[in-house]
Amino acid sequence: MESDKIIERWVPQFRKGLLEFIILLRLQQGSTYGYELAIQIKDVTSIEVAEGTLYPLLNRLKRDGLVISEWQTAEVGSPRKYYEITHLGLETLAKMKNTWTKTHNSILNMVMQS
Amino acid sequence: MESDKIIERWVPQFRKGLLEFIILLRLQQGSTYGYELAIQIKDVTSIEVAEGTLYPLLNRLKRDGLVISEWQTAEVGSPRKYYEITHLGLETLAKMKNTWTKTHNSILNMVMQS
DNA sequence: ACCCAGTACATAGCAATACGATGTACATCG
DNA sequence: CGATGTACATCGTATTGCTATGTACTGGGT
Repeated sequence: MESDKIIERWVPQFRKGLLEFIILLRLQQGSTYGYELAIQIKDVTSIEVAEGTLYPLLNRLKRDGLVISEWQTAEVGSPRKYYEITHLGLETLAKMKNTWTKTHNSILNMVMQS
Repeated sequence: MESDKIIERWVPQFRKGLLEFIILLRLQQGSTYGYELAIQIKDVTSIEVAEGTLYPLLNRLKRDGLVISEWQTAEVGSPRKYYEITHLGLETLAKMKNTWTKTHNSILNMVMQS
């Protein structure tokens, strides 16, 4: 198999858990709703989050108490479900940052050695 | 739920795909065998790779042609299966490095903004 | 002689998650 | 009035990390 196809299959695996981290990072800066979240993540990280990934993920975050949600309606447009990060979410995010930093340093070491 | 338990469940997901990357990085420095690989990864990255994770993973890498393996027997001790990275493995590793670097920069940006 | 720990590889089954496909509903623009 | 965009949602599949378990050999302690 060629390496491009291998990477294509690898990337989704590489993203597992990462999206949660990225979403919490974004929510730390303020509330937003799913559809906009996907656009912003793509703008900042070039990662295209599929809707079938995003909405279940937000529900998991809510189920675990890392975020809370609230419907907001306007005169025009579909109603939006805004998500806000909780105290538990911030606490968890801090630990994720820690894990990420440690892992990055480890990998950097291995890249250096090569 | 408390954040420690959330992290505990998150870490395995976070590792998905990463181990492949880490193993290829290590193999880039020279051939080695499974058991030693686990020890070295733990030494360098503090990541404890379960055997039930490592051996299937090495078989996947072999199946995809990223590594090749060879049994080596000695007068004493169990026979060891040595793994060597292939050209395709190196090519794939380069792309993984690229993905990793891009993602790290994106995340760094989000951390900065907060 | 016996037991325990270490070395070394392997598989089966479970749980979690990213993604494609599909669906709903409303708005807008040509 | 059809196509595109906004906005949320669910289902099924594939992949993968992990626990548990198994096999087999080695060496040290008692």
